[in-house]
Amino acid sequence: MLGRLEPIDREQGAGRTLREQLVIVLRKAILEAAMPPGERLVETTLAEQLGVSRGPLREAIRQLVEEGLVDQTPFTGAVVRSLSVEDIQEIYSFRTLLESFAFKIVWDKRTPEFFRVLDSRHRALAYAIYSGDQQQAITREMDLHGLVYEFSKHRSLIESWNLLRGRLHFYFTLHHEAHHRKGALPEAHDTYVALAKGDDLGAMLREVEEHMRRGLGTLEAFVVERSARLRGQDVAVSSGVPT
Amino acid sequence: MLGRLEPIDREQGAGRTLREQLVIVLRKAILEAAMPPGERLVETTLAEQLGVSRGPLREAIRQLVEEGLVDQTPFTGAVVRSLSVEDIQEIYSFRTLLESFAFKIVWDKRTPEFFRVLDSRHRALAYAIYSGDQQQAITREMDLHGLVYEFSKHRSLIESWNLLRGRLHFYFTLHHEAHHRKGALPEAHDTYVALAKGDDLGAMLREVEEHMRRGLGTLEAFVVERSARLRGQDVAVSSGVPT
DNA sequence: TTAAATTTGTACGTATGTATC
DNA sequence: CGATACATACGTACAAATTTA
Repeated sequence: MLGRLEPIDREQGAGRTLREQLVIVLRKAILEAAMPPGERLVETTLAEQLGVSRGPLREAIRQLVEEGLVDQTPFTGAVVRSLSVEDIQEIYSFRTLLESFAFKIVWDKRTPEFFRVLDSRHRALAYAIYSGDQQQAITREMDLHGLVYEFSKHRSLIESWNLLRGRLHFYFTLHHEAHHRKGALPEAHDTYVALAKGDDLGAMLREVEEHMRRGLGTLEAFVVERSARLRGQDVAVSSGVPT
Repeated sequence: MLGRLEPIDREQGAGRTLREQLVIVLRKAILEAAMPPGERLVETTLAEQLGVSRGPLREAIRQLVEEGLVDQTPFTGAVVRSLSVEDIQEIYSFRTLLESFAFKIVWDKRTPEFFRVLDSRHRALAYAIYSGDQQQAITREMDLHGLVYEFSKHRSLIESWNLLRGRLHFYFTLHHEAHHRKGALPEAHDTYVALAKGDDLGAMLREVEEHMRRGLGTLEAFVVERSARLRGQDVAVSSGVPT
């Protein structure tokens, strides 16, 4: 399962430190489920596979722990984080809070640039969905929602969003992968974008709530079903001792 | 200015990794202004002073960067972060948002345990203020406000609070240090605690807003005054080129 | 351009804690 | 409970890359 990780191309990482390149590669592998939840990140083997020394790799793993994508226990190791329904609910309730806050901050400061980029990202998302590239579509959706955070210029808010963003991407990927179908409907964000360009902040905030409620419902059902499935496997494999 | 940092006592760090101990020591040094804003964290020097190797130290510094206490630029170095009015405003607006959210989550789930710990931390804060230990008082105040986050059991919320908490402590310290006087009034949290124990969520939320508004006002005035003072020094020391 | 200072990365050895038999 | 295997955690020394003066 780890075989898919190719050695780092040092020429390409222009300007970036090796740690940064490693974070990007590993994050991608986790978010796109090349390294599924539960998989261990063994420093020595990973370092060899990626063609790097353990120092920068350790620092990259630490960063993924901070981002909530990896669980780590001292002296035992690091594993890709597992899923839970509580996580999903948390993430969505928090995301609703943050995105509403961001819109309130940005609303009266929206510039022509804001509208331009909004349309641009909306089109990019539509195109990604149309062309069937799941990972691209997820990234584009995150980019679209990320716009309001970026324009808020609010450092703490942006940091918190970046944390959520990674975990969201993570869940989206697993969900799409499980269903082997085009994820979002092409028109799912039409209302969102239309209201973001409009003049009714209240309507926008209600749309954010509604948008999140829909997203939560879909993911929740998936995670419940998925963990039931995995529990079944566990029992089959384990010694039969009830947990 | 760095001379105050003493070598790590490895016996005392029972159970913790060296990286964790380093984070604690460095964070304390920054929060208590033993290492003031602008001071460089030179890896080799620091490692020698603390009696550790560069590996764990580098990882500790990275974590402080994540916490927003240190600024880092690749290949140039890390410095203790500087102050800005925008930061203060951001932090307080965000803190109001988060703490209100936390109270909404917790409100109907408040247990006798919650009330017990609330009183206990309130008393601890009062005692710290009474005994005149500034750092202790700041820590206790953070602990008191932290309670509602802890009881929310909301992982993302707690993480975001922890980020804010460090930065707040940072500003409080500089403020207190500058004024050489007992920081908070002993009774400043009486209303907060009373309402947190009461039955009126609306009143609690209004108190949170009001509490934050007061805190913001005080700190804002201080930072404005302080940066004006430092700018004066800069000009006196620099070559006279206007910035 | 060179040179100095510092960060970043590599390599290898040792110690320590965890897990498993 | 003890012994052992394993991976992490930490130390040291040196080389390479980058910024700054």
